[in-house]
Amino acid sequence: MPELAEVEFERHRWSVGLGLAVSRVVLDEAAQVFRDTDPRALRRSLRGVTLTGSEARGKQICFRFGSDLWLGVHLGMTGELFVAPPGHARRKHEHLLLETAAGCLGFRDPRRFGRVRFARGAEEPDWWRAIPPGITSDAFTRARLAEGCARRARSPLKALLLRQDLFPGVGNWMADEVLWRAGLHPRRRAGSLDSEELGRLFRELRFVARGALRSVGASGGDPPRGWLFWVRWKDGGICPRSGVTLVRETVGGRTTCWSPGVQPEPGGRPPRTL
DNA sequence: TCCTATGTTGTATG
DNA sequence: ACATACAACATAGG
Repeated sequence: MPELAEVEFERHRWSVGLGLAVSRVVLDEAAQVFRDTDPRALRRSLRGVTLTGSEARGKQICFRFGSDLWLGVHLGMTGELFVAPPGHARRKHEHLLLETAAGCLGFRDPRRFGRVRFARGAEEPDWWRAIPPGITSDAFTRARLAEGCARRARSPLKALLLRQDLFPGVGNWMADEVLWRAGLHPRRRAGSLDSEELGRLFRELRFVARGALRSVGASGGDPPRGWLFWVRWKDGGICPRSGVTLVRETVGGRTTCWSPGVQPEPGGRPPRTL
């Protein structure tokens, strides 16, 4: 599930434990998701401390415990957070459990592409501090977008949008959604956009990020009706804007869905509308 | 059985 | 330096 908005929703699940102490830590030391940390130190450190806050940046989540503990969670492809009744015993694919008075805060990830990080210190750890400004923040400017496009001028837009160092939180469906709304073909080279196209890309990046956060991010449901999201998953989908049959093929190494009706082929024929 | 999957990382190659 | 292709990680579901 996890792109920007899903990640934000998952983060919020653990909010029932805010202000509560961790009475028990259960984890699978050998689990792949702990490959970047010391799970035993994590277990020792978290027992007895209080969940004091959390924040999501792009696809990363950081939970704060006490005043100097940082627990990073990346959900990978199939990770999710959950709350189970107190006393919950660890089940298949559940890698971390934090018992609180409000329930058991859990992290589950069948495919184990996710990861858990852990640090102690007054300052933000590197893996957290290094995440660039979010798309919906004031620091994400049109100039910043233009600079990214210039630096990766030969990259297809689809590949560019998936870069977490430029567009934190954007994943496969959001990238397709943005390009579709902006009327830009996923194979367009990032350096080929004129000023007007750059403006559309900027506007739709923010629109999709905000719209996803308001819907999926707030309630855990689905994006608004009319979004490409609803028709992009299977062959034979119809473009909600032009009525033409959508195309699905690999761009930038990922399955990509685009509409010949509103996204003209680079250097190709003009868009066809019904 | 084969294919696909909302992600990331490493290697080989151009 | 940059980009691409591919495999790898590991599991579930159609």
